[in-house]
Amino acid sequence: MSTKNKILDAADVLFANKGFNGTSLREITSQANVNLAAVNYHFGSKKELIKAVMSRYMDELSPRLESALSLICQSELKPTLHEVFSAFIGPLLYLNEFKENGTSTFLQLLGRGYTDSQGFLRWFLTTQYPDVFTNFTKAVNIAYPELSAEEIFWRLHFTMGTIVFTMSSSEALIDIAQNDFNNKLDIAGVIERVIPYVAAGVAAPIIHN
Amino acid sequence: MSTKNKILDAADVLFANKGFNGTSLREITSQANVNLAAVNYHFGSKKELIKAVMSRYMDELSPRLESALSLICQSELKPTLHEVFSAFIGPLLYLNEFKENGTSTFLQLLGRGYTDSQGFLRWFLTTQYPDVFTNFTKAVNIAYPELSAEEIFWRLHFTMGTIVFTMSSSEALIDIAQNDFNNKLDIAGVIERVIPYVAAGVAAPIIHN
DNA sequence: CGCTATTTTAAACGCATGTTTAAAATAGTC
DNA sequence: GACTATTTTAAACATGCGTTTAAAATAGCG
Repeated sequence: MSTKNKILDAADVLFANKGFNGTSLREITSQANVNLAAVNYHFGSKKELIKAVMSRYMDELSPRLESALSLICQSELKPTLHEVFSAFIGPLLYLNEFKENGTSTFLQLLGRGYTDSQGFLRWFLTTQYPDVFTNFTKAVNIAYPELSAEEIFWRLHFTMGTIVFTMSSSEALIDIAQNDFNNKLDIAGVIERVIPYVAAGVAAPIIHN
Repeated sequence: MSTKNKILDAADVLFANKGFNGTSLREITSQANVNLAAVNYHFGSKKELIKAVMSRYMDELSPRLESALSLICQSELKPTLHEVFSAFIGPLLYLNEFKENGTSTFLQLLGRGYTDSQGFLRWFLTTQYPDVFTNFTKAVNIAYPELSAEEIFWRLHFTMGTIVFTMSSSEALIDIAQNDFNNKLDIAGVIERVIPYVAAGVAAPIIHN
């Protein structure tokens, strides 16, 4: 395996578990059995490495997500919100084929990126992959047209928060749940549980003041 | 104002904006116009300072939250989930009386604590303030008794995620919303919008496989 | 005032970080 | 096989961190 890929593989596990700020280049390179200077040689800087780690996932996810959502938008019959959110399941779980524990690792990274490093990753995602957001908004608008643009905005961000935050601490939560409830669970099980939650949240009736 | 309070005031703003790992003692002490060594003299270590910052809020919030929730639990008629979640509004907004921008700062800190520093803050909160969690679970159980303990567990953590994550980026979101929708909004407005969302999420029908 | 206890201060310590350097090793090509 | 380009390596660099030290300043009190 190439040095570049060894670095990427070591980096995304460590970034997911300990955050971007919380992971040093020395940890990454020693985990990858690679010289410290290799990161700066191959990627230029730590910041560029972070972008590369995220791009590897986004480049797999983004086209699959877009086609799943546009399929829903072009459908004859009006989709339910539950169907809109379920459109995420396939593309997200595909990341597990692409890389071991790819789904949970990616979602953890997403959670890290929103809080770590002053939101520079949010800027990166919204500027590099804007279609994901607009397609998503469009699909929700078809499923629930009574919702104003502003209300969609807020509820989509609530949803992002739920997903991203849950996944960024999913390992700890799965551990607790297995201890307390004797119930085997994996990341797909968590996704199955969170979808009804966010679908109901977005579908909540509008309160007028 | 005492040196100790100057440090606490500077620390919680900086911690909220840049995270615990992302804020150095030198930033805090220079913002507070205080000598660098004062942190270690008055608090012992950076970790103890973090605990002190959180305790200042939790000691105000926790008793108010407990009494609001136990009031709901002891009521004659069965509360709705919306009422359960609304019980948080008063105690949370009270933090604004206690300290300028107290509500959003505290919620941002909460969000930081869940992702920063390997979850030591979650340990701190659950061990130091366990009643908040058990009272909350009890209230939800009364409002929606069909929900199993495990499902309550998951949905409460989804809710925590929604709230905490939204608030940790609330300032950026409020800015965007005001630009895009010409709608004046503050932290109370965000809370008003998120309550129906999480209430509907927790109230979602149970899917049986 | 004079003494003690508390607080503040400037400086340094040891350590970890991201990055750069320049030499060594390897791969690729004619 | 010799020459070049690429990659790897060990070492050092500059910087920032949390913490500690010991002296100076201040406050409290009989």
